[in-house]
Amino acid sequence: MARSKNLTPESPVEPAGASISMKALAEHLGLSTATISLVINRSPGAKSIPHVTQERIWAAARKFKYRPNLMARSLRQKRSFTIGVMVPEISEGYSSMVLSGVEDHLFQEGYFYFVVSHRHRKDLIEEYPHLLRQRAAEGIIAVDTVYSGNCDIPAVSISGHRHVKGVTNIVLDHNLGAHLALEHLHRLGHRRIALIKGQDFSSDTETRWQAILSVARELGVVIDEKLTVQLDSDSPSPEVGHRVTRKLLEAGPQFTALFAFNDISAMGAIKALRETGRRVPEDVSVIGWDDIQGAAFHNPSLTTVRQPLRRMGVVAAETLLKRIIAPAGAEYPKEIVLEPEIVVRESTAPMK
Amino acid sequence: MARSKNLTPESPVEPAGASISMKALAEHLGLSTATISLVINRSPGAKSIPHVTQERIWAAARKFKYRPNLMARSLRQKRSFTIGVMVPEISEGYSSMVLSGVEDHLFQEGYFYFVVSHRHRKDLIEEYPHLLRQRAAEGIIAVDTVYSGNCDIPAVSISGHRHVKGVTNIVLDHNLGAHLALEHLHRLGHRRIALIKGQDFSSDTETRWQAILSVARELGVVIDEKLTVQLDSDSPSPEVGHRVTRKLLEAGPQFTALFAFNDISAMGAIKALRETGRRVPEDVSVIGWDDIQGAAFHNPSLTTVRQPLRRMGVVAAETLLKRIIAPAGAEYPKEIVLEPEIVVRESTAPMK
DNA sequence: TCCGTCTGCTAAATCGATTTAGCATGTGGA
DNA sequence: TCCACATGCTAAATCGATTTAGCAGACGGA
Repeated sequence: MARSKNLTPESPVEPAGASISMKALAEHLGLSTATISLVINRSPGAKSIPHVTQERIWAAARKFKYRPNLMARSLRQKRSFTIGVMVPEISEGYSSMVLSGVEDHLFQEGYFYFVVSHRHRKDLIEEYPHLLRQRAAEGIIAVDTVYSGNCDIPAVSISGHRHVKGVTNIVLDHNLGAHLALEHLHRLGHRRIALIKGQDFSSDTETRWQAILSVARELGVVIDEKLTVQLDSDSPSPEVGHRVTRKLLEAGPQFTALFAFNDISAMGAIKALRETGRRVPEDVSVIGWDDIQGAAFHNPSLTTVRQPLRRMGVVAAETLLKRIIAPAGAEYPKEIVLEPEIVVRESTAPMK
Repeated sequence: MARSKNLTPESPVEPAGASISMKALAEHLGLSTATISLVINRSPGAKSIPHVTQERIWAAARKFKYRPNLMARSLRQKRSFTIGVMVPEISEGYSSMVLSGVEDHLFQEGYFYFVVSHRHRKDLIEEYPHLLRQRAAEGIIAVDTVYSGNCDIPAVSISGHRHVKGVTNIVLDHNLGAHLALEHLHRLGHRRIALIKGQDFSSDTETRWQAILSVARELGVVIDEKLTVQLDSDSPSPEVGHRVTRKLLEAGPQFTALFAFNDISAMGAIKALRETGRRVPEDVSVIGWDDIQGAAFHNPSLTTVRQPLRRMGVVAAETLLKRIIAPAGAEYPKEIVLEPEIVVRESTAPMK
């Protein structure tokens, strides 16, 4: 290695990280930016540009690592290839699973996305759609959020459960889920079933509750108000389920099975049951909902109603992109229903 | 309520969702866009605009719900108030906890962020920084990713563990973590300690391993190669830890404690231990690393080395924003070290 | 020779803001 | 009376692309 040589850097210096502009590229080539643009974008107008010129342009673009400024392009074309995703809280398993599916599809289609989390704050839920639109988001996916659709860009809501103009709802078939769970418990012989209802702010709570009541009636299972407790804190920890289950146990009513609002609260409930000397599933069967990562490796592993969260994310993204490229005023699906499945593991067993 | 009145909407009609442009606002007011801009942005130049005019402008802006087009503004000002965050996989607890911290701080400062996940694909790790810059990201946070810094915008790496020009590293004090864990086991009387090493692609693996070796030497704990296994799949499930622990158990060497690479693999390990008739912690103590959501509610609850993941996210965002507003070429921190703490729960106990 | 057509490209408008230099008009002081 | 200065605004350039209309020259045919 000729060390001295390196003291005088060879010119022309490689372009620094800072990307060159199209104008500079045009000057370098002795062409106009119009020509460059036509070629780079393979527009129909480039048909009349001879092959040699096109090659010159591509070569120079490669040499200078030309990358079009997407802000400028978006400004002109009114397409940003960006969407916004609203979630309650990004660190929750629910949101991040859905996001993972959303990502998968958007990535394939060349879109990027902003994530905003509103932490159930009403003002943010109202404001974020506008902020996203200001930043040129072409559409919005609202996850587990009651979205009012007060912004006129295409929107898809996951578990939104409200029919709002301009919004496509992606929902789980809660009736089927409730059916799978209650029938499973019923077949195992359970009749006195305790229930943990979701937090009021969760958009799934009411729908699922109604589904459970309806299915219970169908199966002849009695829903006893004394066997019902409700999650009451927006903490994402099993602690909430633990606390309400303790309260339930202290109140004293007997039950042989517990149907929790989600896996997190089921885990809290199991802890509470064990602390008070009840074995799961020997004394009490517990069933959750969601099938989060940890469900299979919990001890005992959780029987649960699996939501296809990733799939819901993919479907949401697909639907949104379709709506974005559709002509304004086109028809769009109002609701897309996905089916849950039951995953039977160790936390449920036949009643003794 | 005079119902008939509503049949004829009052004019002028309220502006539809589509936001009005500054030009339209200017025309409406009989002013130039320059004036509007000065007032809306409270620029120094607005000093010479009388109060009444300013009020007229604000009133009209409110009435028409004027929102500046941020793409246009960014193009001109070369500030986008957007950063990019690279993660291996968004649905992992690690990334999403860090993201939550990042979000917290960015939100306060009015920044938005793009999330991209590379799933350990080399080409994407190379390409994403450029794509983010094309979309005007002003900086990059790379989470648990070996970032090569080949893009000249400010970058902060969380657990990057490589000194790269232009990149600030946020790292955990792995020596302290290893010390806390091994000393805890040592004090409980454990001498034969099995280890689960991380996947090769994880940027923490090597650093932590070296820390463990060094601390073990210090404490006089012998690291036996036969007691060491390594995670070998990029699945985020405890299954990987389960599998390698089974392999370890089948190979037959005796041990009384196991130090897992993370909580996920610790859970898998516990399952494997239980399946082969060993009780945790009575027969084998298990300690994890991370303190993820489920750790406290696992059965038995996990003793673990807690990483302040959220905090790391906050610090990363703070550092990045500081660097963004600093003059070009300014000094910047090369490394910021955060301290873990040990959380003692049920999965470790004195050696029998 | 002249017209029409094709080829190969460019000028200029545009997207929606910001920002600088400077133009009228009025007012006060010398 | 006239200059200087403040007041209240605006014109125009600019950011970096896209896109439309159309120009200049070559070439072929009548």
